[in-house]
Amino acid sequence: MISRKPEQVFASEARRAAVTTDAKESYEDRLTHILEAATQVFAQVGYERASMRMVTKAARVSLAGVYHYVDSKERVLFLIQFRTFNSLLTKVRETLSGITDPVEQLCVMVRTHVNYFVANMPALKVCSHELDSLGGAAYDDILRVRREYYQLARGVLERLMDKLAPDAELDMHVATMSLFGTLNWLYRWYDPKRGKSPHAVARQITAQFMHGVLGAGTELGEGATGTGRST
Amino acid sequence: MISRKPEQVFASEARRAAVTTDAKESYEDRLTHILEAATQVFAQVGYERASMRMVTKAARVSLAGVYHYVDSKERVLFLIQFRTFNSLLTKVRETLSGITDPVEQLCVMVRTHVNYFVANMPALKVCSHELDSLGGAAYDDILRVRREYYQLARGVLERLMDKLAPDAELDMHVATMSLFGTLNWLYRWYDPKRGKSPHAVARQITAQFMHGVLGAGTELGEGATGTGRST
DNA sequence: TTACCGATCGAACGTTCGTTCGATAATGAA
DNA sequence: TTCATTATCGAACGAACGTTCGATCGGTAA
Repeated sequence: MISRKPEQVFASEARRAAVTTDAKESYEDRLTHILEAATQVFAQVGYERASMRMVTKAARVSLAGVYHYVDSKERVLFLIQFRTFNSLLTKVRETLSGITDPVEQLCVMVRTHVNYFVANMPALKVCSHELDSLGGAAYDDILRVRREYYQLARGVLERLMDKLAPDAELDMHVATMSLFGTLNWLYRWYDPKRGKSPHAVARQITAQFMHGVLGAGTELGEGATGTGRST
Repeated sequence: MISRKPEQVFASEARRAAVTTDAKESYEDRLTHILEAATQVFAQVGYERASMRMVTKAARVSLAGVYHYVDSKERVLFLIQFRTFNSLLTKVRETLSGITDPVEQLCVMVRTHVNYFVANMPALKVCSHELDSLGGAAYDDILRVRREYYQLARGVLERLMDKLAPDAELDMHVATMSLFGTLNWLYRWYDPKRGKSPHAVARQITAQFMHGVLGAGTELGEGATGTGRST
């Protein structure tokens, strides 16, 4: 079941783009259109439950027509996740670029993520829920992007702690993953049309996390550690 | 694809248990054995990707033999989730029963959940990851148990805020779901054999969450709710 | 026009799936 | 023992799946 193609990530896209200049737009747009339809289907019923026939109906293209743009169902999922993760990572990096204060960085990072979530809910649901649906080289390619995002968030957190609570003995991995847990679980319960505004949700998540790590850092870091094992 | 049987939850189990007293043990044990094998398979490859043939191989029972104990693949998933959620809910309620201090309640609740997770990782992964794989009446039955767990956690949180930060203007739903996000995301990254001890992880999650809601409650609750973050 | 090439399609192929059927072996009561 | 019930199994069925094939359509360069 696991794919094992060693192809470069952008091989097909680069090859296509080099051929013509007029048909390129049309081809890319058509592929994007199919991927957007697939994103809706994957988000609604899940990747495994979704069939290529459902995708063709959503994209209003014939079954064989879809295979003119992608080799396999797995590649559709790969392209969705690759584009979404890279787009999110780029956008967060952009908004973070001019900011030096770690506190402000954390605020902006969470706010940007929540805003991106609200603007691309189906895509981010597919990214959060289908993390193990890819295998082989495709999984590794996605993992590389995910690791970049992890390092970005962890870096912000570490600078925050260095500045405001340098003596804290907090496990940075646990802290980072608890934030990702909150953010990646959003698709299960947060409906921007029914609940609070994205801004308000981002603000509360940020406030909770910031006071959380700072407060826990001083509690767990100052005195002697009790029963649990630590350094 | 969605099941629509209106049967009572324990119908088959109650019927079986009333027939004999000797064969009941054997029958129940055999069913549990099959469910445990299915739990491993579902956790490893996912519910949709998993086939009944994989389950039969893991349980070392023939294909038709499994259908002597369950009507369908969907019922297997239902039984796994129903038993796991009820077992977790019961255990948390038990450990919480004698405690009145909300701070202590939160500590015990998180610690019990993490301990249960470590002791039943495949089962809790199936519960966290396959929440939408059931449909119809089965989904509603599970949803009822999940709501009980939600209310239990939210009640602890509300009593905590009432006691320590009664003036806070924190959205309780967002706060509760952020905790569930952290807990339900554990299966993605926490490996008790490699990382910190369950006790240490539970302690840090508890500390972060408690300082988070208390700190954010005072920050967001005192002054007028403006646009940016104040204080 | 002609010749070509990418885009699109209906139809089919081989596989795997969940589930069922009929028969056989094991079990316990009489 | 005999008999009825339960447990187990090999084999098969029909449906749905991902994917492929060969033909046709439509636009473009010469």
